[in-house]
Amino acid sequence: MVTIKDISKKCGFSTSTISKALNGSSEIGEETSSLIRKVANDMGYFPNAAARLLKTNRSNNIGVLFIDEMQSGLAHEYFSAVLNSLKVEAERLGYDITFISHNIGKMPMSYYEHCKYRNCDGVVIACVNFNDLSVIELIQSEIPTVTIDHIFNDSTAILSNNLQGIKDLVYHIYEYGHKKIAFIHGENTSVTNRRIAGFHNACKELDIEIPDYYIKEARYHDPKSSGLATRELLQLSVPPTCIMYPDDFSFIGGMNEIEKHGLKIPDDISVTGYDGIYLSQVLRPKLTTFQQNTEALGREAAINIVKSIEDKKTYVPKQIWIEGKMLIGNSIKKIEF
Amino acid sequence: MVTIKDISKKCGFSTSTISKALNGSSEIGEETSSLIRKVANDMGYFPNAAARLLKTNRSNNIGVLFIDEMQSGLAHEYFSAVLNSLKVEAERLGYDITFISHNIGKMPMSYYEHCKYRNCDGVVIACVNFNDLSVIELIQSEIPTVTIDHIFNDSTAILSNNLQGIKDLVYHIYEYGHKKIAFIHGENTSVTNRRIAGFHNACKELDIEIPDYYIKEARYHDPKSSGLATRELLQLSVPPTCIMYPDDFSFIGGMNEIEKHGLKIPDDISVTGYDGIYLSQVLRPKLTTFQQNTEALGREAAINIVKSIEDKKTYVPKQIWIEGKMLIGNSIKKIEF
DNA sequence: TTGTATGCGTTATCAT
DNA sequence: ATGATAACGCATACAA
Repeated sequence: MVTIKDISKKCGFSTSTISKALNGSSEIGEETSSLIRKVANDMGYFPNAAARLLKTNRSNNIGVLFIDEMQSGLAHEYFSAVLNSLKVEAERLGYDITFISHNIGKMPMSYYEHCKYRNCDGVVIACVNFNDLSVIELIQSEIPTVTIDHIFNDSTAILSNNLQGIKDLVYHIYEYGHKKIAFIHGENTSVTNRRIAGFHNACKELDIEIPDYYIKEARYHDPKSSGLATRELLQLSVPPTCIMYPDDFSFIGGMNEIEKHGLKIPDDISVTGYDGIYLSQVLRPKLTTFQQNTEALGREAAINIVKSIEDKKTYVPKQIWIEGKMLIGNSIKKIEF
Repeated sequence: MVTIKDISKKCGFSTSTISKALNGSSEIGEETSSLIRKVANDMGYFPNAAARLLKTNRSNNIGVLFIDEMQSGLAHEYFSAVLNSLKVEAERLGYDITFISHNIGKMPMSYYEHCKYRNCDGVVIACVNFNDLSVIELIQSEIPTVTIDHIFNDSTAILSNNLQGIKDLVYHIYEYGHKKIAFIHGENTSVTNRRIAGFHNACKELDIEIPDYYIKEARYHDPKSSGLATRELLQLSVPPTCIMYPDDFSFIGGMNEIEKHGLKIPDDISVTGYDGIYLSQVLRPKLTTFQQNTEALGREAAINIVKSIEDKKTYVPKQIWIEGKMLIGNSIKKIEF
């Protein structure tokens, strides 16, 4: 391994001069500076992140909390897309990414301890149980945090505009002539709550009455439970003309159930998804859905965690809402009024 | 931050005694040792990975090369499942995971340089263009490497048994009475080559003749190209009775095309996928496919990279084949001989 | 069994 | 503009 010392020997300047030159200090003359840079380059020098960290207390490393309970994490296209965007942007800003977890080896650690152990400059928290005490400890610590899709006091939150997304969908469905709209939503999370609120808001604004039994709970990313809810809806004496699913993937369960009833989408029943994942756009009929802007979510998370690290004194936590967009497919039938 | 020095002050022993006690050295007496551990615990001490690394030259950090060209990486359920398993096992073994890439900040780095910069003890290479010179440089370096689904000299490879997988599928299809079997395969990679070999091997063993025009090339994870290939196959004067797809996801394209022709699966035409992802098991009819053991792939990758790190002297690179298993669905029709 | 001293590679402070 | 020196937190060779 070639160190700053080796360069020092090679070109006669002291290690401190080398260090300064390599870090672009204005103290060093232009000629020496460029000479040193040239030599360093020729020798294949690369700074040792650990040594630098020891002095500067900056690791240029961002921790990512991404807990894969019930495989809905990395396997979930929405989250993996966000993660990917986060990674790309963080790298562009000069930061690496390390996964944070409990239990490294035999040592049980809290998330906070793991972050300290790895000297993470900041942490992005996504796809976890936000009620976990260990998560709360981390958020309340001195380490800068950014959360995705969940609001905490004193922590910046990047939020997909779920309220607007559902409203857009309902308005769109309404424009196609539907008033008997059923809504299958996911399990109880703040995201779900916002979506439910969005649904009711839109219905109220449009002045359409939705009976309680048109609202069903299922689980995200779980076609089975959405299939079950679909069956119940189809068996009603006055079934809905359009069913909204918790997400594109769980719609698959509804699709199977609808087919089993001998019905056809969208002729006999209309449907919508949520997320706008790749799958939704290759199914036929193409799914009408609301696409979350995963690229922006990841990017903003990266930008803001870096900002809060580098401007620690002046940075003020905030909420950043990321808008999505409608993807119009062929899963909704136009009904005459 | 509480350091070894603070503990030293607190309980009167020197820093070296503290260090030894905390690392479980047998030099230190049991009473002092347990006292020190207790104090350390009370004070909330955690070792500083960077400082330790500087002394020991061991980071307990594994680099992961996981390049998301054309979004078939993290968004691809197969790879993300492997990555997740890798992460879980690595953590169990006491290692963290850091993504490796080109270009951290403004600094352009080769993969190798990035690894050195972060002091990675070893690197797992998956889902990359294995012909990339920068990848080859990394493999040939002194850093231990493990590759997934690709064989390099002097590097351990974890390999999903693609040859056997395709053979199992063909045998299964044959048992259901099919002899006119079409095979849509992915783009030219070593994985694809093995699968094609497996296909031809099985056909030869079963003594069935497959015309060249039953073999089509498409792209992995791309329903469109598989849909196109499907169309061509269906337009043949003697179309196949069964179509094998490159992977479960790209089958969606075939499914649409088949439907468009007014055909029904499996009554009019049989199909198989590959991978055994979640999606394949929630579609109706359930897809008959070959499931790769992503859990084992990731786990073995972790186990072996750690072994090659910790037994650097004695470890011998090897190839480890991971078997998968048939998932029997309802996408193949039984044909009378 | 415990303590002292040194150095890992880097940066920061203070001289020169 | 450049250099000497100390310090970051830890582990280890060696001394006691």
